[in-house]
Amino acid sequence: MGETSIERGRSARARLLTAARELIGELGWNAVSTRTLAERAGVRSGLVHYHFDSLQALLRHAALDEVQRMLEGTSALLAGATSPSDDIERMLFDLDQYNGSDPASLLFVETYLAATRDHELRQGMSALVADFRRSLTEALTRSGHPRPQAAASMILAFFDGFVLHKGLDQGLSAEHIAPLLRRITNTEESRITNTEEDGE
Amino acid sequence: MGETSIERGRSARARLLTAARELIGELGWNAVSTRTLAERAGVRSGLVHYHFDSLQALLRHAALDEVQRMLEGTSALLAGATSPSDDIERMLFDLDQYNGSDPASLLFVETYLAATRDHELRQGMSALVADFRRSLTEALTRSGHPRPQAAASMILAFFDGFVLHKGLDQGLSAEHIAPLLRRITNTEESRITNTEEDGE
DNA sequence: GATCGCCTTGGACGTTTGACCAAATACTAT
DNA sequence: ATAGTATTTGGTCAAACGTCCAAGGCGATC
Repeated sequence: MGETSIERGRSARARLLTAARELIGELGWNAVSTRTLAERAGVRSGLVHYHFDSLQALLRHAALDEVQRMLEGTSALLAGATSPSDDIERMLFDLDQYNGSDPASLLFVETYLAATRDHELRQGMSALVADFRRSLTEALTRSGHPRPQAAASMILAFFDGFVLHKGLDQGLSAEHIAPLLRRITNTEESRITNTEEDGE
Repeated sequence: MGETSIERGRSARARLLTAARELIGELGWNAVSTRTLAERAGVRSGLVHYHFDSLQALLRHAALDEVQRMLEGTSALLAGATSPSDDIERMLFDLDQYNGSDPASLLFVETYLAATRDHELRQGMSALVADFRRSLTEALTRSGHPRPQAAASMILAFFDGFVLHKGLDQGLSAEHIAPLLRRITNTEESRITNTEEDGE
C-alpha cells in the first residue's frame, strides 16, 4: 500500500504542528503567519493549506495537542500518588522551571485568550481543563479535603496566574509560596474562620 | 491663546485612547489596526500618527493608563480599610462581575502578554504591579499576617488566574472560593503544617 | 483680511497577509 | 513502462497592513 509518500506527508504535517507550537509562544497567536510557519517547518507555504483547512485550524490543532499533553502528564502524576498535597507542591516547583516568558508558558496563555474569540477552540480547551480539574478534585477528595472542588478551582486559577506573573516579576518563586499553598491543600478545616473585629 | 484647536486635538487623542482600550480587549492586541482604531474613534486613520509616534506607542499608552486606573482604584480601597481580609474577599466578589470574556478582563491579560514582547511596556507594567503588590503587602502586614509578602504575591497571581479561568469555566464563582481564600488571608499561622503519611 | 499654528484629511507607498491552484514531483500498483 | 494517487512546489490574487506626507481647514493673533 502507499506508505512512503504518506509517511513524508505525515512528517511534514507533524513539523508544521511543531512549528506552530513554538511560534505561538514566541510571536503570539495572531502574529503567526503561514509563511513564517512554513519556513520554521522547512516546507513551502502552500503546504499549510494542503494539510489543514486554514491557518486558524492549524493553530487550533497544535495548541490543543500541546495543552492536552501538558495537562494529561500532570494529571497522571496526581493519579499515581499517595499524598496529593505534596504533589501539588511538586507541581508548583515544576512550574518554577518556567520563567514566565518561555514559549511553553506563553502558549498556554495565548491559547486561553484565543479561545475567548474562537468557539471551536474554546470548546476544546473547556473540555481539557474540565478533565484536569476533575483529576485534581478526585485527588483532593481522596486525601479528605473538605472542599475539594473549590480547592481544585483555586489551585488551577492560581497556577495559571503564577505563570502569568512570573513574566513580570522575576523574583517570584515557588519557595516563598509553598507554605501558603499548604494552607489550601490542608485536609483540616481551618479553626479560625475569620478574624473580624480586628480594628487598628 | 489658541485653545479651541488644541481642545479638539485633546478630544481626538482621548477618543483614540478610549478606542484602543476597547479594541485591545475585543480583538486582541495584535489585531488592532490603525484603521479600525480610527473608525471607532470617529477620526481618519492619518490622525493616529499625528498624536502618537506609532501604533504600538498608542496601544502601550492606552493599556498602561487603564491598568493604572484599575490597580490604583483597588489599592486605594485597601489603604482605607480596617480589615484587609474582608477587603480581599470584597475584591474577589468585585471580580465576579466580569465574565472573563469582557474587554476589561481581556485587556489585562492581553497587556501581560504584550509586555513579554515589548520592553517598554514590560517596564511600565512591572512598576504598576509592583506598586500594587506593595499596597497589598502593607495591608496584610497591618493586619498581622505572618507572611505578608508571599500572601500578596499569591493573591495577585490567583486573582489574575481567576479572571483567566472564568473565560472557560462559567460556573466559577467567588462564592465557592471565598472560604479557601480566607485560609490565605488568615493572620494566624496554620497549626497543621502538613498531613504527611496519609497513605491509603 | 492676512497670517500663523495646530489639527485633520485623503491618498499614496511598499510590505505582508490568507487563500488558492495549476503544474511538477515522488511513490505505488498494474 | 504505464497509469494512478498523494504530496509538494512556486506563483498569483485581492485585501489589509503601518507609515508617511502634501494639502486643506479653522480659530486666534496681528
